[in-house]
Amino acid sequence: MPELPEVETVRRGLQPLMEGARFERVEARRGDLRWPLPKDFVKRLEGQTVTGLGRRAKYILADLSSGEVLLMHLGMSGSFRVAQAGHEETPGDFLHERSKSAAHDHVVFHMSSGGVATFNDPRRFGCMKLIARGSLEQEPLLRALGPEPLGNAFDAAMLAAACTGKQTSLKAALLDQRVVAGLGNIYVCEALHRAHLSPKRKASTLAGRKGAPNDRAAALVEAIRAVLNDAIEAGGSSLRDHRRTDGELGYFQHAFRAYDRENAPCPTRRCPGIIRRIVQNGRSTFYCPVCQK
DNA sequence: CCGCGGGCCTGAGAGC
DNA sequence: TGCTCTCAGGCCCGCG
Repeated sequence: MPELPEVETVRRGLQPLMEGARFERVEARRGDLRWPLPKDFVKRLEGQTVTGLGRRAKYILADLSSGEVLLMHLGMSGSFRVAQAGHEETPGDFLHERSKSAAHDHVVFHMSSGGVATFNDPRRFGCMKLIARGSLEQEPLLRALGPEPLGNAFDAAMLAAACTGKQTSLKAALLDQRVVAGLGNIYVCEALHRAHLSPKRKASTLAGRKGAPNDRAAALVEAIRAVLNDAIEAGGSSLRDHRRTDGELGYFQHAFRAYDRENAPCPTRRCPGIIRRIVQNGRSTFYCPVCQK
């Protein structure tokens, strides 16, 4: 599922019940996620207070009073479902849908706030890890990540520098989390469409001589920021069965301009193009061959 | 070092 | 209805 906007939406959904609250009881029903949960996972969490809930790229990071950090990744199909204190989950479609997937409820956090957060992940590409805060800098999963696209450090100069000399396509470069951290297949397609840049263009063409950024780099940075901000505001995208923690659907999928729109007319003003689907590095790319150069 | 393809899993949907 | 095939929002790893 989840790229930066979806992960940020999940983080915001978890915040009210987790931040400042204690893990009263933790259920590790299935430990064989992307990597096995540590054997003492439950013991190291129970009794700890969450002092802050943050995000880096597509990782959610919970700071614990023990000095450890709980790192969580949703993989392709992971999601959290939240139940508030004293409230049964609302009956109806969501409950029905949930009953189908209860077999994939792998980890359950019972918080002192009274809230319960349930991690569901059919494909089990997600992961959870406990890391000492002092060694967070050395954590292999985080160490090589590039800049946060919504942070101040990310600008045209930085993007151009990261792409200098890259022989690969712009599409592949933007999917590379070392170049910029948090984009996935959807938002790369959407950002390139907004910037009117072809996904097949060489990444190195974002920089002029000496690696100086050109107008394409500037346009791409603006497009990335805009699409991520728009998507966060819409609560992320809901494809297939993914939902927000409150069971509501994000609705940014209705605003896609290129992704999953093969053969539809290009939405760029006065562009006569038709959205095409191609495969790059084994993944679908959607783009307009007319206005994306 | 770089870029690419395989593999990890399950489920939904299309086509027969 | 049921089978088979393809595809899916991610990312580590090994290969050349």
